Amino acid sequence: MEDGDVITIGRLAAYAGVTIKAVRHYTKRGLLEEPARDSSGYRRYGARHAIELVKIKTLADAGVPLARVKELLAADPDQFAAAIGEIDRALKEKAAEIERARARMALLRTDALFVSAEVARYLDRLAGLGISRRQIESERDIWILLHAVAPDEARAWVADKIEALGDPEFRAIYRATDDAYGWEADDPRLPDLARRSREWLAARPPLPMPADPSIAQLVTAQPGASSPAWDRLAALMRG
Amino acid sequence: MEDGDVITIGRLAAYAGVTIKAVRHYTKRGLLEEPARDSSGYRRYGARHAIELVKIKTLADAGVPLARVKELLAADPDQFAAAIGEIDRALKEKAAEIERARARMALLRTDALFVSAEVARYLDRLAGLGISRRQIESERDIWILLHAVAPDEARAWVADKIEALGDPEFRAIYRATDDAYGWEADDPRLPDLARRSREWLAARPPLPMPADPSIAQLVTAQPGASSPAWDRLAALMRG
DNA sequence: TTGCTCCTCACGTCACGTGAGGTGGC
DNA sequence: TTGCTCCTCACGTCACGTGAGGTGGC
Repeated sequence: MEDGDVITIGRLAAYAGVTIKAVRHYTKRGLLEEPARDSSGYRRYGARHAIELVKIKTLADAGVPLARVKELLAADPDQFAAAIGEIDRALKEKAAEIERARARMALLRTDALFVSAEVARYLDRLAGLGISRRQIESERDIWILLHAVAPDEARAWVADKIEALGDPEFRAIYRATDDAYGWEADDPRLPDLARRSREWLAARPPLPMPADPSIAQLVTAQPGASSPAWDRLAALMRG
Repeated sequence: MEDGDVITIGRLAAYAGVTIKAVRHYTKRGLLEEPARDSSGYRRYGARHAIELVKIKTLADAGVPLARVKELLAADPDQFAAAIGEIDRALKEKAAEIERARARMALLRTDALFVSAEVARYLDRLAGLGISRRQIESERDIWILLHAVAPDEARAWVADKIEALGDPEFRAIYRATDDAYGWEADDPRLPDLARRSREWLAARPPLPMPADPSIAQLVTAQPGASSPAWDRLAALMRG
């Protein structure tokens, strides 16, 4: 046992602010020199161990993997200084990530995280027009699926939809269709609504249809949302 | 298979910005609803899965353990809002920890991390008095050990040492003793230095000696630093 | 004697990642 | 046929923590 090797593992750990288990772990991993043992087999550490342990803790707290810490403890001063610079940059990046995480957390109770900025704008427009929550959620779900399966086409389609909302006739048809969800299947207003829809669609250049038929079905089918009046409306529009 | 369950695991993962493995992991852990399978046994997801997955990722990125994420997905809005507040506080604390880690990293190439603020001041005083680097490092190591084995006493002793440095005679003795390290063992100046040291010590109230004899040895022995002249000096002082 | 600190295995945890060996659709 | 995506195990990784079963000094 060397002259200065006097402190027990518990004292050493407390001095550096780490656990005893961590000290033993660092020794096993080769970061901390294997200490001398006293007559009871207890590890006895010296000042050099304390210094190395504080270095290890400082680097580990900075998120440096232990394998890298081991390299750094053996590095020359120039390499060490360069590494410190890199680690500091990484810490700054981590801090920025935390701020981004905070910003995203704040949006968790809105729809903003689940759809693109354009779709969010589009859904806001619908809400402004008095469209029902049910319909807006249905639209949101469709746009999520479209963006997942065909991101590029989805962007074009949502731009087209936003543009369509500029047309008063489209807005009127959209609102009426939303209302129609709860009508009776034999409501006398349905044939007229179907006619107006057909006329509006006929007057517009058709949207480029997607290659994948399952996507086409998505665009037209409004999955998950159906009602007797809507089924009737769909039938009237087909012919 | 439900109407809206159309996207593959790869699309879903890319949409949310996670790996396929993570999606399967969340499903196995019960965070994400078990999806429908298509005729090939492939998982098929819908818009609801995408929304849940983005929630999971947002919470996981915020450092929330998956077990807690699972609870939160099932929580009512009030509990959820309270949890968001807590998580945000935890994130702010993490950001503060990162700043502390950065500050400590910047001190890694000094002695400031290894000793208390008082000892750092004391060592700076010694450097200002022209004491050798060897002696300062020896002092640093002693104070590390003292603080590790007996923090409270160590604080009293370092205060006493700092006070002693106010005495010109102590400073002179200290400097001479530092120089004496490299002298020949039969240097004629040694007996005079021993006499002055003895006289100075005799004129001072003795320091309260520690109960533990191994600590007392530490204080007097300067572990690891020895030279022929110092051995002679020690012998002269003992009598 | 009691309580405290220390010892050595061996296995557990957390959030996935890696890799083997295979299938299904263009 | 080739390349791509998907499938299911089983085991690995990282930095320790937990716990069992024990010893040594006041």
